[in-house]
Amino acid sequence: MARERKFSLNEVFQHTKQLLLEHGYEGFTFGLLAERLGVSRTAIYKHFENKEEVITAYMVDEMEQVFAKFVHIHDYPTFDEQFRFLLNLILYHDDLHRMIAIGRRIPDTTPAVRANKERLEQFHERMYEELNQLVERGKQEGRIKPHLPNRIVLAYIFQSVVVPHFPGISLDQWAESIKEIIMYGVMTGN
Amino acid sequence: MARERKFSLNEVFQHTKQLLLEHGYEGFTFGLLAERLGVSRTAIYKHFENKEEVITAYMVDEMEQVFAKFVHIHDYPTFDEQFRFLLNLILYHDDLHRMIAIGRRIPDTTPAVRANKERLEQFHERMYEELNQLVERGKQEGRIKPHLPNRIVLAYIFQSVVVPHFPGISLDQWAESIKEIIMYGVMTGN
DNA sequence: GCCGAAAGTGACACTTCTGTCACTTTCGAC
DNA sequence: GTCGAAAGTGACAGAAGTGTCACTTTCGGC
Repeated sequence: MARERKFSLNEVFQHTKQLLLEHGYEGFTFGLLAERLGVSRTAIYKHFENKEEVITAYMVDEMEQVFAKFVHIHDYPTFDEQFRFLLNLILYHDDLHRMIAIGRRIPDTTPAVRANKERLEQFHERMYEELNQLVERGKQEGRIKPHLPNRIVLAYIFQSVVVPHFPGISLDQWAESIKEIIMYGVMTGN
Repeated sequence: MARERKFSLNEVFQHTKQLLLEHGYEGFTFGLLAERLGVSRTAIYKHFENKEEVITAYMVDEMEQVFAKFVHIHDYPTFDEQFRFLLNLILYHDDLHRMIAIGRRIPDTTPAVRANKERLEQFHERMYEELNQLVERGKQEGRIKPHLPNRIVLAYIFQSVVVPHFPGISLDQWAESIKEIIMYGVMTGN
């Protein structure tokens, strides 16, 4: 090969995620990323043409990881177990939805960006298809209210991950509370 | 007085909101705002020192409007009516939470910015206090599950506004579905 | 040893945003 | 009518981000 790289793809993704959360899409710059990686700004151009390429590549990577975990939903036999597994997965990846929102705004600046965005779109569709089937199954088994539109149920579940956690409330208690609210709401049963 | 202004404060706020939603905090510039207002960029400097001042001023304005509506919660006698009123108010202001998230990142560049941020903080606290009392009352009247932490219930309700609406589902149906999920969850009662 | 490929660098030109300044325009008060 | 205050403008200089280029560094293969 050649000279050893001073930074790995994984490091790029890790800092990209951090910078996106801190500065947002418009505030993300090669200068900032280079600083975090401890290399010169131009070094990054050896591997990516522009920031859209970095960001979409990171997103594909993140999506792949989530999807790799997600397919284990089929290890669970019952609807209730699958539903619980899904909620845990989503609550664990509490940054995913923010990334999806950011991803929607990225313009197609290079063919690589376009390709990454298409892969993201495919992941998204497959995920949605699976989830839709889960909700459908829940309705058929009489576990989910049949009059709620699937899209709203799914969008609602995904949105729930954004509920912030506060000091004084443990992560476990937080996750349990969110799950209970999604499943049974905030009101008492009577 | 003097010469008539080419743009009103309200126009500034309206375009600021629009630009923030389109480009985010970091993508918001005086050049963009001036273009929308149909004036030169420097004209804006006559009224605001920098973009932080414009943005926080807009946020205070928006918050005042929401708060003015919010206090009508006391026009409703029962907990259930108040709760419903609150949900309607929040669902109607579906951009508020995004603005709050953006607001957290604004640095204190001038005294005016600092003052605006403090006013926002005060609104926020008063609002939280009121809402906390509502949840507390709901618990005492046996309407809200007592074991859910108030903070989580409130954060959850606020977060719900972000659930996107889709074509094919009417706004009314969307709002009704969200309300039902918050109150009673997605699962059937048994 | 030396050669080529890959990795990394600083310098440059370009663009965009920022904030200031001297200037002009417009209006009401007198 | 003219004067002053407020509103608006274009020109400028500085800061920050972008992308390119010629160059150097480092490694494995021969």
